[in-house]
Amino acid sequence: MVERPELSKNETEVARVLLEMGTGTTRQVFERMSGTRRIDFATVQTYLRRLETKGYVRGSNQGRTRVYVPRVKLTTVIRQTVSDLIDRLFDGQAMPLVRHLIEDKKLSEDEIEELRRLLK
Amino acid sequence: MVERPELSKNETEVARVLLEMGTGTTRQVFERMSGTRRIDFATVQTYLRRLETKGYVRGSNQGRTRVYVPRVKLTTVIRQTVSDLIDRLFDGQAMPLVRHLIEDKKLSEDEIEELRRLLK
DNA sequence: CTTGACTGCGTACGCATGTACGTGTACTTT
DNA sequence: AAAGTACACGTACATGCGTACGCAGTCAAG
Repeated sequence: MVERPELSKNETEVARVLLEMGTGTTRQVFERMSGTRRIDFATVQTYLRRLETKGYVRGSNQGRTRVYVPRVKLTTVIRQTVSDLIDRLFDGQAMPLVRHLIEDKKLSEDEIEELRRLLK
Repeated sequence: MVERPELSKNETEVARVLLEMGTGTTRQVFERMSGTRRIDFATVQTYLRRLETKGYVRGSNQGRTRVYVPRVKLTTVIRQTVSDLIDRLFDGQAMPLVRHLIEDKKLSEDEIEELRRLLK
């Protein structure tokens, strides 16, 4: 498992978007993101390039269009990000975070129900 | 509720430590932190100064010692940090994170039990 | 008083990050 | 063919961040 530089918050977000798509062009990632946040096309380009430099994705040119494919699993990125947060905020214990989520970010009744089921 | 600049990861950690203590001198925060991580006293000083600049703590001089007291609640810091992560990684949905935590970071049997109780 | 330990505060400094412009080139529409 | 449109890629640049040095002052120990 190669050592990869950490991702910044924005980079993480771009990575997530791409990894969810499985594969995508700069524009596709941009489109997907600009639905939610305000962000410039060129900025997305830069993030994708940086993700490539950091070894998280691989870019290639299909014709004159740049296409990016993941080199890591989304789960991995999530696990790393979440672990980091848990270390800094909860002394490495996952449980306090779960508790926080349940108590603070109120889940819907349905979700609570789903959770109960999950726990069996 | 005043607008405060975001905290970096390290700043967040220092903030958490201080907020848990309720109040503390530079040295106290340093001691507490150097138990876990390797960090320089001067570096902690800088973080506390930055936390003050950003409005998260208030510093005053008791004699020649600088004492810091919180200006925000720990819960607030946690909520903000966690929200940010949820936005970037889970489209703002708390549930997927909870699921991740349960499936990936295996909680102990006791904790699962506690969770079940929590959900009633 | 002198020496050493500790600290506040200013300052530094290189790399990361957020954000984007400009140029050259290829594709599309007149 | 000419003009407009889109994109890759190089480049930029201010600010943030991690990390710490050094000076000047203070307190404790001798």
